[in-house]
Amino acid sequence: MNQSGWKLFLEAAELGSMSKLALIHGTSQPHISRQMSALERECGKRLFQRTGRGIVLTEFGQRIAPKVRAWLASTEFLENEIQGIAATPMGRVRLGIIPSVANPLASALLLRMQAKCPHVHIQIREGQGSQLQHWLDEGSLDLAFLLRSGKTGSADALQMTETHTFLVGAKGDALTKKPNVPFAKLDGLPLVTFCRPSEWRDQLDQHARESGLRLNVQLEADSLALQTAMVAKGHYYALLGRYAIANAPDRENLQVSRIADPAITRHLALASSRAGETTLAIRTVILEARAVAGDIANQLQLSRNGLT
Amino acid sequence: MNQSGWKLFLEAAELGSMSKLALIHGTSQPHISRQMSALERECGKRLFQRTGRGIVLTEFGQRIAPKVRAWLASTEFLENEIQGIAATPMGRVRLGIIPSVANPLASALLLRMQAKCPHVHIQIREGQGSQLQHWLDEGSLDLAFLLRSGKTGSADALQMTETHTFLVGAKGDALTKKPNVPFAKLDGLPLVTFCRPSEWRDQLDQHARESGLRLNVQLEADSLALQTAMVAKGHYYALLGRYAIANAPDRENLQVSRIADPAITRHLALASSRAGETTLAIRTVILEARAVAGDIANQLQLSRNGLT
DNA sequence: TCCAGAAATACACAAATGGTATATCTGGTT
DNA sequence: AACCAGATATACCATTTGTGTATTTCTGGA
Repeated sequence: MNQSGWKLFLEAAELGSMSKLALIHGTSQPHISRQMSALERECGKRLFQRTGRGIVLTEFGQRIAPKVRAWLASTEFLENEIQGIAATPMGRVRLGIIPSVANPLASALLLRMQAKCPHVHIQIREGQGSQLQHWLDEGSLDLAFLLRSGKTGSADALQMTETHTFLVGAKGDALTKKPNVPFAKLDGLPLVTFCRPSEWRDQLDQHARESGLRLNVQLEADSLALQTAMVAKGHYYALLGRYAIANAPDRENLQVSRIADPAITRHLALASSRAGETTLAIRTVILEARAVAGDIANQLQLSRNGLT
Repeated sequence: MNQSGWKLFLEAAELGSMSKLALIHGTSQPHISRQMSALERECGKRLFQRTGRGIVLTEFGQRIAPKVRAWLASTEFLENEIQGIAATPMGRVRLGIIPSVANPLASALLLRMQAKCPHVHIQIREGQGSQLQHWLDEGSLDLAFLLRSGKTGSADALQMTETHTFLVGAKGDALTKKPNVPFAKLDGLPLVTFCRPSEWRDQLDQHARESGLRLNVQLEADSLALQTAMVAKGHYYALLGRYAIANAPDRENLQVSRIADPAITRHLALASSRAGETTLAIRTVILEARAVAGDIANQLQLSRNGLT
């Protein structure tokens, strides 16, 4: 059952002329003639009666024409349906997130994707930035939310909201009472930070070197809960971004002050794996994640105003 | 939408292997591979995920497979339907008959064809044998029932029931009282026959020449009713076959006697036009006409027994 | 009988098809 | 970690199929 041939058959039947049909289609008359002959050979019966002034359907042609018309319609419907399904995002997307952005971002993104693209299965994996980067390179993640330094603008990542860094102290602490604290004040301050290897740690050290001061890291812990708990007890200071502070389990016992002179900024980036193809589902998640990240950033802006 | 390609797609999906499918179909593995690639190119999306041990459907493939299956089924159904319609006799059949066989043959044939093949339109044209033969040669008739001499066995006609010739006289006539009458008795007898040109007339003359006697044709009339009317009044004798006698309007006033020494026979023949194609409808009519003619001949056999 | 319009055929060339040989890829194994 | 067996993809070539141009044949009307 050759689709185009039968389409021509119907048109020729309506037109009553093969030559005219050839003109309309910008092809040659023998082409149409041969197509129709081929159909007739398949059926084993004449479809058209050739008169000296064109063609008319034989009784056989008249009887099958409506059936062919219906079949063609169903065929074209299927084609559209397949195109529609093909254009629908679907499949698996493996998304990595750092713990600090997990709660607001992941849940919002999942809800949004579920509503818009139920055929996309999102797998979320949580890890520290360096770990996520490793998984991306390895190909076991498609996308990852990372916090990156403001300086490096790599091509494989989409830069999103920028975030400042805050010095976090216990409630009532003198150093973090004001909205801002100069970077120089960090000199010798007992700090709790994330473990190495970490781009973030490297970045902090870099800043310290440039400002000629010493970072006194007394505790390394990848657990945000542990960091904030220790800070709340008044033993240490932590260096965290908005997302982490918003997620801190004991936020009410903390006091934050934005680091200035120089301000230390990072930005939320959505990095994609260079391995594997970028499916429509992945592209859709990127778009949605971007929108969600924007929303979250706005909300944080508001809550931060309330916090400080 | 290439039918065979999608068929292979479904089979490959079930089988989980292109190589095995190639073996089953007696083709090469690259062929199957290319077919599937072509489908994927059309869709703009992967249908299969290639694992090291074969193939599995992607989510996209899984979603379209049932739709493709349904479409293929409808396509194959249409193919069968078309074949069925093509195998159904239909169209126009132009059938010529001589007046003597018109009534029993034509009506029976029409009824039979209408019951069996409602899509065949039969057009019946009545005429004398020579006229029908002319129309056949001209191509304005497809088939014709003719009475032909027993000697000429032409290829373009199907010989059916054989029929003797009877001398027809008025009721109570002496010559036709016995069941048989020798051909020699026709010498000088006042006859009414059909007009020339007529194969039948030629045949009669030929017989007369061979037997050394003279046919005294006093009246030529192509009307069977007129012939029998004149015979019934006792003025003439007619030379008719079974069919004509059975159809004679005033049969009860007639008396017939079979001509013998030599018996003059003709046979009912179904001649077909050499011009134009022999359609399925025509072939069907030939089969049915043959059956009908057989039935009619049997009935005449019975009625003749009652008549003589 | 001829003529104009239309479809069928002949032929040449382009494009697609399908096969063979080979390369590449994947998953399990050593 | 490297290798191997099984499986799919690609390169290349012979063949087939499709398409256009030119020509012939056919049909219906004048």
